[in-house]
Amino acid sequence: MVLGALLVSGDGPGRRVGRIVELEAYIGLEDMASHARFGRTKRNAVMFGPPGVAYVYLVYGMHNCLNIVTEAPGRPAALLIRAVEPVAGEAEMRLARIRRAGAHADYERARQQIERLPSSRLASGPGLVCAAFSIERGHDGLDLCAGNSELRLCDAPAGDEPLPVATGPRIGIGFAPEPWLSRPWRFFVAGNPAVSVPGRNVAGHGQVAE
DNA sequence: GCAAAGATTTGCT
DNA sequence: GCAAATCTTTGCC
Repeated sequence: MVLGALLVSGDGPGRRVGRIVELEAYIGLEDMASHARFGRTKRNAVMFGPPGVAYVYLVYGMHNCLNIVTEAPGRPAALLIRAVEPVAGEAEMRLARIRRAGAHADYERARQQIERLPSSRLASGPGLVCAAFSIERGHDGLDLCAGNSELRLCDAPAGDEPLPVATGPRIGIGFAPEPWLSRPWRFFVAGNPAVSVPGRNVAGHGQVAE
């Protein structure tokens, strides 16, 4: 179970930790919404490799997205991390967001805007997760399960309450034909404020999953 | 070798 | 609610 797991970046004072509260699954060559739909290419090569590895790519020419490879080698599948709820290192996340925004837009304006953000909005979108955790394409292929990785995953602490998991159709894949367009392969913690896409973060239209 | 579109975010009308 | 920003990857000539 990856939903509820912790994403950890760095060590010591600059350590950033977030709980994964929103995910999307992209599974197999036949999933017409997945980057794997064209077969193995230079970009998606790590999706065809061993599980537990990071797949990082650039979308729309400006935003990075983080995925976790999930299936055995030869079967391309990954989970897109769409949103994370900050647990530790909020200040560092804000700095990372400001650094990244400053490179593209007016620095002072971006700084003030990000300073005002509630912590639940620091990583509430696939591009924002990477901005807050300083994830770039150089992290493509990184082993997320190795304890000494710069970026790694940890299981949710034992004893935590079970999360109210809801499902729905994936976001931003309007180019894909049915049935892929409507597959309920988006998983999120119902009602959690860090979930992206305001208005679609409540249970009701989808079923409660495992 | 060139044209088109994309697993997004933000700001303005 | 709509369009811009921005550049890599894919697809076709």
